[in-house]
Amino acid sequence: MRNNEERIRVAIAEDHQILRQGIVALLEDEENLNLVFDVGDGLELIEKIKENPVDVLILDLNMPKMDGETCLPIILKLYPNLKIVVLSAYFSEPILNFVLELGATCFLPKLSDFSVLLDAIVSVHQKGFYSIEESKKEKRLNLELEMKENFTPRELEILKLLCEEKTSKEIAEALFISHRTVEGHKLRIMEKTKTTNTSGIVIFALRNGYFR
Amino acid sequence: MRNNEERIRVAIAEDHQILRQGIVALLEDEENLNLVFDVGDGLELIEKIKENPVDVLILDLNMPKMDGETCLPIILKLYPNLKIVVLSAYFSEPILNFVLELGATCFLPKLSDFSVLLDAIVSVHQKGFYSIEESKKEKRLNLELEMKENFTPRELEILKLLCEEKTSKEIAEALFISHRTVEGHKLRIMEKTKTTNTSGIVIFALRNGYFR
DNA sequence: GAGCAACTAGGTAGAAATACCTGATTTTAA
DNA sequence: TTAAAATCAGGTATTTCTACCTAGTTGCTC
Repeated sequence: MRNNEERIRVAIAEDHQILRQGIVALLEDEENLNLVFDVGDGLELIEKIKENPVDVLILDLNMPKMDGETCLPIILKLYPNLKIVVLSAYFSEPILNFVLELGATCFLPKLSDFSVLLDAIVSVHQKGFYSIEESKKEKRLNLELEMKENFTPRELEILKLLCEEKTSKEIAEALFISHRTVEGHKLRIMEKTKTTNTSGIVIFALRNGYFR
Repeated sequence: MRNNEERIRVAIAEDHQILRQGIVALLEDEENLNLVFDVGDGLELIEKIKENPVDVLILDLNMPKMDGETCLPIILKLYPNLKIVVLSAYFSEPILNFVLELGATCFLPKLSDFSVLLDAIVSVHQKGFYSIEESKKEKRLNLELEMKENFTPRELEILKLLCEEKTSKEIAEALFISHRTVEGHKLRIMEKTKTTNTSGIVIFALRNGYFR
């Protein structure tokens, strides 16, 4: 067992119990890593991280109470040098870019191989990044998460609001645009997802793990 | 610790290391379960199960060397009384039917809550079956939630078709009733689920595991 | 057989969504 | 600096959905 000072301090925020437990169990076997804590939601994460500084944070995007997207900027403001590996059930180019803009160091699909996660942790800590090319390869390998829809950022916003039971009018008001524009976006989303109505869009989004 | 004879003997075949490790770690904490072995592919599964009889097998559909679909019939022929809980990243009605035809006892999405998996293991062992609808009923009783959907059989039929992107008219034609009747059922469902439109109904159904 | 829940279905309105268009401005990428 | 993509939004017509009514039939139970 190495000295704790030399080991990479890692924390996990992931609400899915089985995955979190799996990551915990596997990381505990890595002797160059020091697993500091694991939590199941964003609020708990913010509390814990204040008392337990870490080098690398594994962060799930979709969590209860406070999601990853929300707490990522908060935490990064407190600890600008923290490296964050974001996990998401859904993996796409637009989300990748969005997450990196938020300040994440790396973005991986939830069902990545453990070896990839391990590489990512070590790489973001030592080099400050994890090769996007590599994660792209991983994406291609992971047929389960392969997708071709390629939503634009605006479409993703609309998609999210549709999954919150919002009507076009309500979405228009929330985004300060015309309801006709929202309808236009919806039509394009329907084309991309090969669906024919709002329910179809919602079904697609939920089945593909967008906004659980 | 209970007597081993009384505990449900469980085995896991799942190639995704993190998930497998997570399930292993969580099942080991359950004192009425006896985790006999865990493997990462179908060939290993067949070897191990010959020497280590179990009551319930948790089986991933997509595995290297030999996938779940292939080894399920083989194993079931050797052990006709074995209960098999199939996991899959994909969850849909056709796959469900396919898997049940193969002889599986239960079919769950990979990213189910651990509590659901646990319920499934106990239920298939004791009662020989498990359905997500049932788990919801039991949860409702246990947690005393204010959820009182209590759908009628007809409402469940409509709910299912709504989750297949069908319009009221299409549902009416499928069930040989008036589209006005379908609309009436939809209104009742919206009341019960406290939703305000079709998307809301679908979101409710999918989030609560009705028809994934 | 009275009461009840479930299923059926019609009337009328208005709201919302969908299917076609069109074209503008802005952003991004080649 | 073009070309392409994304975003915005209006027109018009049709379909679908939602809301709030009423009300008949069946089947079950007390």
